[in-house]
Amino acid sequence: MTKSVVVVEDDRGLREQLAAILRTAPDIKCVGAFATGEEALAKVPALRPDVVLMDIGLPGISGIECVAQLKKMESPPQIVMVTVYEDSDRIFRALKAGANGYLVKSSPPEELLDAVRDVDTGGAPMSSHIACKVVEHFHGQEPEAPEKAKVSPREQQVLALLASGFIYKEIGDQLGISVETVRSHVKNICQKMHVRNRVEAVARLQAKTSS
Amino acid sequence: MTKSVVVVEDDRGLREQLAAILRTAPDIKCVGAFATGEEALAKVPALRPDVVLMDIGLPGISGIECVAQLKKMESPPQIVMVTVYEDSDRIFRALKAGANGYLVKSSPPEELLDAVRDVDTGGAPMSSHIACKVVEHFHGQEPEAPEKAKVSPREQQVLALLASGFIYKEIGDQLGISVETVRSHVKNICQKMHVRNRVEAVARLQAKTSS
DNA sequence: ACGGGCATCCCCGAAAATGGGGATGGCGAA
DNA sequence: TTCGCCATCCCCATTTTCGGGGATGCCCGT
Repeated sequence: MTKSVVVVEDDRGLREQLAAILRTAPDIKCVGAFATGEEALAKVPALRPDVVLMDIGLPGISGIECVAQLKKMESPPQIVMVTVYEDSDRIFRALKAGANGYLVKSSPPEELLDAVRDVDTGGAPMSSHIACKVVEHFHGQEPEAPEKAKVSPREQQVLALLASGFIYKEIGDQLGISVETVRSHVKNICQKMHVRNRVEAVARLQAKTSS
Repeated sequence: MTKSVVVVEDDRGLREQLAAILRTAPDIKCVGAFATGEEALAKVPALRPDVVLMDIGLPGISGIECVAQLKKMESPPQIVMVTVYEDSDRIFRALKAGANGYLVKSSPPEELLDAVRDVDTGGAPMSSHIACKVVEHFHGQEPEAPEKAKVSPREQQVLALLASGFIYKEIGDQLGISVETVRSHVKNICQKMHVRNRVEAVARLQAKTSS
């Protein structure tokens, strides 16, 4: 049975390249190719594809947000991220949002086709070092660090003040450091905790602290 | 023993007016009058006044933040807010920051002088309906409402999504409402919970939820 | 029928935060 | 001694949020 696939990728060249690769496989049919998340969200529900190849760095609605939305369909498609970004944050966020696979754009055509087939049968295709990062992450999880221990004392101070409703400038004043430093701390905190912003960071901190 | 007082008020007219009132009292000495929080923070520690009359609506560093800072001195002055704002939020925030008294600007001169004397001897001078709001607040506290029950279902949804790291636009998408509505919800949430921003709101929500 | 809470949407301008760089020095482990 | 982590500060441009106004309609209780 042939699998229907949709491509969401803002770069026209790459979008058509992906579609072309898909067309080389007799068991795969590319039923749509969109440049934006908005477009995809509007048309994918009607197309009901088996698989969606999703760029992560879309203009407007991000690929991650788009994944979250698509996964709310009645029978959502399997989604494979296809991207240049290999940083842990984007990977985890995409997976958290419901992505089923994660390929780097440099993947050979055959890997792409295999991924489409694989994901449709319940697999979770990932480029090798993406998979590596994922397992590394879970390694670091179970052993000991409850993800909070990794936040340095100074960073915890910042988090506490954030939870008290202070803005960066005020936190800087209170700690006797510059706003930029507070900013840096927050940036690092968000990276470490794999969260998107200070709000989620505070929410997680509270969740851990109280448990 | 005469009490030394500092005035922090951006409006020149009102500032001098306050200083003039203070000068009419033989037991009170106005040792400084500043227009900004920055100026006050720089010079108050050296002046070591007994009491500070603080405007709440200062340009730059807010009166509330200024209070928080001044209260970190070795032997901090007593601080009386003198302001036109009578909304609960500012009142609670100022008190939370460490303000000892809270007068409305329309207070008669004698009340002002009494407040200075009062606060210096451990009192908590407040204009009548300011005091009223404060007790009202604590009334509503103990009875039942853990301050969270007052948040409507929809608002709790928004809070939950905020805690998950979503931004307004995304929350709007997920709930099928406009960003402006999300904004409204957040504004109302902050009012109800007497918090300054969504971060503190989420922190409080978590604190309540987990307890 | 009026007020109040809820939920929805709108405007403006300003302030704050984010995302992406980068740089420095210190300190401790490999 | 090099590498990584911590902590500090800086820049830019863009996005997001905030702080004030508003407005509407619905529903509920008095």
